[in-house]
Amino acid sequence: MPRLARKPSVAVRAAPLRPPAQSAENFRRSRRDRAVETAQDYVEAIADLTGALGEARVVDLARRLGVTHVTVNRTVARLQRAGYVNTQPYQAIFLSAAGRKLAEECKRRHETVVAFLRSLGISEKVAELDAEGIEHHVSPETLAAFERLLKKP
Amino acid sequence: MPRLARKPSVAVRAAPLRPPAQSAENFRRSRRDRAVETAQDYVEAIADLTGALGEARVVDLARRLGVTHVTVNRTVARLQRAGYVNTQPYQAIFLSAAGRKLAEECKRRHETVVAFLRSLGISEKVAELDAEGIEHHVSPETLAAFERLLKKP
DNA sequence: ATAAATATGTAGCCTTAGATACAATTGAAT
DNA sequence: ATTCAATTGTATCTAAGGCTACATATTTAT
Ligand SMILES: [Mn+2]
Ligand SMILES: [Mn+2]
Ligand SMILES: [Mn+2]
Ligand SMILES: [Mn+2]
Repeated sequence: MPRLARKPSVAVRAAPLRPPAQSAENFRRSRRDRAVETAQDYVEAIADLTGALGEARVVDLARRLGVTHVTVNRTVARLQRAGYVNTQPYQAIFLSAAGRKLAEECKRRHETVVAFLRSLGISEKVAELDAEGIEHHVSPETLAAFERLLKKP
Repeated sequence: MPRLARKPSVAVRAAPLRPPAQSAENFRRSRRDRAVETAQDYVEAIADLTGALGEARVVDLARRLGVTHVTVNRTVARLQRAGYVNTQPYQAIFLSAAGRKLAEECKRRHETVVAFLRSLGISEKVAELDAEGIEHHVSPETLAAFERLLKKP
């Protein structure tokens, strides 16, 4: 089958296509968000566990995140290299100042997303479920809109 | 520093912790969503390109998604193994029946998410940006709520 | 004090998903 | 018919993020 010409006649065009550069930028941002998802989920979990239990242990994180302790171990090592946590062998994991700051932001955003979904009538279970993924893709502008609509419904 | 007891007194508890099983389930779903993001973005892009240009070539997908043609190649091979596309060496990529079905769902969801964000006053640019990530984490219940609110504001 | 259970660490495997560098094929221009 | 540019394919690297199996350390129970 012969390759179609790169610039087909208007008759072939069914729908207008956004310039690929813009589209590519959107996908790139989405992928970048995905790359920092892990760090955000971990620092948020570490903050929660530290608040509730006084410290965050590898096993607690593993149970909480639904992964094995091996995965937690490697990820925590990466978070330490990135400067978000401090930990020593066989010790609990504590957030650095940067980690606490990030955790605060994530916790606030997580709660806003959940509250917003709840305000739409979504059940608590599904709101928590969806928020766990959505939270990482909500820009400041969208977050602000959520907060604004929560104040004045 | 000694390890804290696993069951601290209530005095230590600062905030209530959801049972770890529920939390783990949420994170698991979020990770599963992430794993199918790629397939969804690809079939949606293939459908768009096929509609606009008559066929989807590797270079077009690469430009659209903001990755190299190598990445596209490998991913398309995986999509073919998964039964979403049909393609032969040096030929264009076409969706299978399953691929078309998935693309339809994704397109509809993508548009709903964008329209919903727009209805909150989010700018078109940011709405498109956020939707590209959010769309993959919107459950049927939440999608239905978005659609309902779009009809009767 | 010793033994058992729990927690943590390490080695090595897999998949996805990005990249560069180079090879081969194709389509179009000369 | 030949050449050339664009497209597609392949080899190889890197990193994240999941896993099992096994080793070591620590805490708890006897
Ligand atoms: Mn999350
Ligand atoms: Mn969260
Ligand atoms: Mn997307
Ligand atoms: Mn999309």
